[in-house]
Amino acid sequence: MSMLSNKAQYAFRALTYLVDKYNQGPVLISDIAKKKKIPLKFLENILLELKKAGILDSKKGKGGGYYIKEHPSKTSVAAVVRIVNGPISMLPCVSLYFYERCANCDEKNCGLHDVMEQVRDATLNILEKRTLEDLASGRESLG
Amino acid sequence: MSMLSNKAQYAFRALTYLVDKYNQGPVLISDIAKKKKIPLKFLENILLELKKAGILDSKKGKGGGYYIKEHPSKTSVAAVVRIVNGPISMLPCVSLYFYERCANCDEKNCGLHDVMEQVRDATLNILEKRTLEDLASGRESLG
DNA sequence: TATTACCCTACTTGTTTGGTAGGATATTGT
DNA sequence: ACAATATCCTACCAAACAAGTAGGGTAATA
Repeated sequence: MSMLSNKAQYAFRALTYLVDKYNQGPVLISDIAKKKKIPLKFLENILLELKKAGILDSKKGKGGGYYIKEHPSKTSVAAVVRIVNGPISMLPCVSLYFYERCANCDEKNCGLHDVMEQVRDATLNILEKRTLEDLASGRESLG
Repeated sequence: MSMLSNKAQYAFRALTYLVDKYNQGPVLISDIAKKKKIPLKFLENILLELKKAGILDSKKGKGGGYYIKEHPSKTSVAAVVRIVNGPISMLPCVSLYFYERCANCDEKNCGLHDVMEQVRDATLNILEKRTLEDLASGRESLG
């Protein structure tokens, strides 16, 4: 299997909720966990990770919580995937952010490399353009 | 991580070798393992799996070995990925061959679903068209 | 200064991945 | 026939990872 991890799916569910609450002040972790049915402590880890990566910001103490840092249209789906799920490419040797040379393979003359490079480009062409805004419940259309 | 597994990469390396030897009779597992630097017993499992899936065929006894069943242009890269690596889609709820309903998510009104559906289509558009033939060492061009 | 709520480290449990071991079975040359 | 060859099959093992839990530390605020 190589799908998005459970963690990544939780992250997107939480982010969707936060998009819906954008500009309405901090949202409690416990609130998100309850509404989106995500294990509380696990969600804590995920949100913290997204904060460290610069997607979210938080406020401590009473009246605190998490909220999306910039306008939802500023954060791409690709960025989120990379943070909570890792590489987007199907091979290390075609990854832009997680590149690793492949063992026993001449990249200049490797058919698989070429195919996977095309897949990467096609995928990124979508994931880099789509943003958190596209995940919101009330969105109009995806064009 | 959600890249192709080590196993899948081994599979493609082995298949590349078999494409190069197409129509030259059965090839020994030990030959492939040696030339492509793949652990012998592990490779046995992989080739067997590809045989059961109908990609390869084999001959036992002296002069035996593995060989590609149909013409290399008949087997898509997508088919191989599904056999040795599983789903191609990033979410179960957009998978064609490994579909599963997603928990707590209305597919009809889910932004992430729509995005991942597009990614799936873009990916399959490439992986279904590319074949084992494209992996061969001596190929001319990828057009 | 007590309460709230995020922050942080560490741990546990179950599953998957990447192999290995050893023999059973089928084929073929002599 | 029979020995050699080479695939086929079942089971096992260790390390890595995923998913989730525990428990307290720290900062803000009323």
